[in-house]
This record gives sequence, C-alpha cells and structure tokens, in this order.
Amino acid sequence: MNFNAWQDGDMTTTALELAPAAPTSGPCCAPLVREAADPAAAADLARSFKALGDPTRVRLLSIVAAHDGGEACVCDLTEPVGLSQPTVSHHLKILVDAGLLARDQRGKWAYYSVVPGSLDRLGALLSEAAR
Amino acid sequence: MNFNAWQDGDMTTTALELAPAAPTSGPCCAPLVREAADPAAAADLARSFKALGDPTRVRLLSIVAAHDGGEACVCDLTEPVGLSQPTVSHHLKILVDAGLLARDQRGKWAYYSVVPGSLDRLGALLSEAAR
DNA sequence: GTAACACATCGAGATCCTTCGATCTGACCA
DNA sequence: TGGTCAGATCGAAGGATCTCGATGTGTTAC
Repeated sequence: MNFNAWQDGDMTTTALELAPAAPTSGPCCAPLVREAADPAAAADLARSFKALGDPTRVRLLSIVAAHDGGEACVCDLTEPVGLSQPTVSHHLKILVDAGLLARDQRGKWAYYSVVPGSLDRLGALLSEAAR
Repeated sequence: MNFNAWQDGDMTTTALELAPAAPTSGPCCAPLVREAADPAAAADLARSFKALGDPTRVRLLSIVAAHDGGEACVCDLTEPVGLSQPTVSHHLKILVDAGLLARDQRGKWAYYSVVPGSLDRLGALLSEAAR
C-alpha cells in the first residue's frame, strides 16, 4: 500500500469552464432537483469516509497492510503512531466497524488485517461517481 | 454521479484466510516496521476523506454533480438538504478547501461545481492502495 | 493458583465539528 | 442613494471525537 503518492501529485483546483447557458439574473432556483444520492446512501458512504478521515487511522491502515503477512497486532502499532494502547485500540475498532479492517483473535493477541476489496470498492465508487 | 450503488452491494466483512506463518507465542513485536504512509501524507489524505466524512457533504457533492450544467448555487442546495443557508455555505467551503468543489462568483450568485478529476484521483489512490 | 501479558472497555478532559440566528459584504435595480 | 437579494462570516450552543490513565477480561506460563 502506497499512500505517499498523494503528496506528489498536482491536485490543481483549476477554474472550470462553466456552462454558458447559466443565467446571471432572474430566478436562479430551479424547481426540480435531481437527487443523485438519497440520504441513506449518503450516510452509509460518509460513515466509510469518516473512518478514513483521521491521519492516525490512515497510518494504521497503511502499516497493517505493509506489515509481514498483511496483518499486525496492537503491540506492532502503538509505537509507530506514537499513541497509547487504548487509543490505538479505539482507532482499530473504528476501522473494523467501517469494514476496512478485520480482527482475528489468536491466543492473547489480536491480529488486524485489511479486508480484501474494501478499499477497492470505495475507490471504484469514487472513480465512477463523477460520471 | 451515482452514490446509491453503495447501498446495494455485498460489502461482506468475511474472515480472512490468515497467514499460517504467524506465531502464536513468543515475542510478537517485530523490531522493523515498514512505514508505508508517512505522517504528512497520511494527514493530507485524511483531510480529503474527512471532507467526505459527513452525509450532508456527500449529498451536496452529489446534488451539485447531478444539477443542470454540473453546477449549482447555494439557493439550489439549502432546500434539498434541509439545512440553513449558513450551514450549507459552511459545508461548501469545506468541500472547496478539500479541492473537491470549485466556486465561481457570477453576479450575486456563487456557482459550485465538482473539480474534474478530484474524485477520480482519490478513487484511484484507494484502488491502488491495497497493492 | 498465581503471575504476567495482550488487549478491550471505562470514565474524564480537551478539542473539534455541526448547526443556528444574527450580522456583514457585494451586486443589482429603481 | 436607498432597497433588495445572494451569500459569507461571526459568535454560541450542543454534541461528537480524540486522547489518556485506570481498570476489566481472557490467555499463557510457571
């Protein structure tokens, strides 16, 4: 997993070529509004993105994916992110609840791994959303 | 833009076939940790996802994209999401700051539109992250 | 049985986020 | 010049989130 490419890109927020048909006066509020994402679908989506909306959780996900065997226990994660064990445990629970990480208890250790396809699914949804 | 497909899927959080080499006893904390995403890159990524981590903002993005000409003004958005004008303005600012929406002032109206490629870029990053 | 260990859960404090009414800024019109 | 409209900005209230130390739970080792 390579999240570092995010930094190197040219995320230019260029001005858009706006549709010429847009009026500059008169009533601007068209009565019909195409509701592309209903509230329930939006809430589901937002829940997944919210889990990725914390730098610590992005790092945890990344470290787990890059770890030997694609899995890591809590004690592997506290030191790299520089947070306490309860805090790391809290973030891992959020990632599990979002369906991004899976938890497997083996003996006294809890092993976390990335759920296959979960990131792909989110990514595909974003890539296709703009069409 | 169709965000509704998110609801229909089978986002199964199946148990993973875990690597058999993982030890069930002995020291579990390997000294070397491959840091896949450095803190700065993780923070940048999290900032983008955090903008998408609110159901209202997902709906706003979706409504803007589905609107005539791919753009909409604030007065087109307050009624569909059922929130006050200052609140909608606040959410739009967050989406603009995240590079997902562009703002263009024409006369006394402010038109918002999805920044081309911004969602694709995030989506591609997620799709490739798991590799 | 008892001790040690890995991890989850439980408050609590600090901070951030969402939302609103009120107000301010510009643009347009008479 | 004054009025109206679209939208941004400004506090403030309420709730959610992040983080921690303390503690509980289950497993392993002696």
